[in-house]
Amino acid sequence: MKVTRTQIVDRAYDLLRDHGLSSLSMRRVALDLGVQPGALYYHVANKQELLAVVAARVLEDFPASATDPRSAAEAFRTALLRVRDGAEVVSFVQAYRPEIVTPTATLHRLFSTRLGPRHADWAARTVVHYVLGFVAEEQNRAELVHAGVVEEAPSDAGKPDEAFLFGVDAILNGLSSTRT
Amino acid sequence: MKVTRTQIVDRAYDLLRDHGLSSLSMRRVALDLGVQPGALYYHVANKQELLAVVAARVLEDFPASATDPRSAAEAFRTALLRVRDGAEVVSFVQAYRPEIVTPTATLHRLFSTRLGPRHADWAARTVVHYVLGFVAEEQNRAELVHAGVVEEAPSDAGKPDEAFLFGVDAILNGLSSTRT
DNA sequence: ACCTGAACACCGTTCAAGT
DNA sequence: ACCTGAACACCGTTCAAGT
Repeated sequence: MKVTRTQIVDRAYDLLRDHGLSSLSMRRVALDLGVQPGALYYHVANKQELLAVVAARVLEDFPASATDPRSAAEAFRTALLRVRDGAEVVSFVQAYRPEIVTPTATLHRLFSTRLGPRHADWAARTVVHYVLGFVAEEQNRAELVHAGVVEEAPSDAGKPDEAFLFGVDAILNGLSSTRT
Repeated sequence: MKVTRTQIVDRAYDLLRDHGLSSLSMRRVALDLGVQPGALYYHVANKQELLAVVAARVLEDFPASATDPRSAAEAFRTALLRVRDGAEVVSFVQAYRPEIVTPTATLHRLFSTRLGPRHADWAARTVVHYVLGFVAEEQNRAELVHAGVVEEAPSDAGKPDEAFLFGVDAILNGLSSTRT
């Protein structure tokens, strides 16, 4: 049985998107591809590296062409929500391989028109931290609801979009009154 | 060999604080207490519940007496940094048992003087998400550095405190120009 | 009431040996 | 070059049986 790196990444991505991080194991990927677990390590260094390239794929449909921070933040969240546990995976990869989290670079570019490179960096990371924190909470909650360990709170049923944008607008508002 | 719930929580907390989340296993706790793994389940429902009470202990030295959001955010971060992977654990527990994340309530109270309950809630959660996102990244990075899988970036050696406060101030700045 | 022993169903990773 | 077989060192959780 022959396997390619692409097949491994594809299968890992599909497992994550459809069944979440707890279902994404090396052994499960190997099983689905009809191969022994050890075979994967000829194409991929370890699980961390696999997660990094899966995270890159999650962020692939984030439009680098965003013209303003607000819509960049929205697009970032949308990309994360397309995949189960998307925020958690990207969050981990951010520490492991920061350059993979492309929204940071996009936001940095957008803030650079108004702020110096140092402040633009901090500003971009502020937005990224907020988005990852917000989406991580809503996805973690969704996983727990799905597992039946916690029931949907009435406040959740409310308007997550509205709450999300409230925070984004507050941050961008505060940043716009910052000078360099 | 007799074990109490308190001993279990104490040992779990110490393992997390000193060796991080990857070292905090039910089997390790049981081994350290000289008991079989199954014995723990007489005192604790499962690992999730154990993590929840450990998270509560992490937040114990967060002063509920904070008088302004800025120092509350700082105290929140300080409490998280005292324990390895503190942000990750609290992040998970936030979805599982939100009421355990006491800084949210404290911030809510502080914002309530200026904002209505709905906006005060969103404002508190914006700050909480930012703090958790920020600290999660710095702690994840620290774990990877400690494991030797990634080397310290020069930007990290910079001023995390300054970057942190930049974001906090931007958020609070933006929130203060919000009316209800 | 509380614990042991033992199992069930999993993990990530390595590596000699095969083709 | 690439994979198998098999192991190593782990996980969380359950549960009959013992005391």
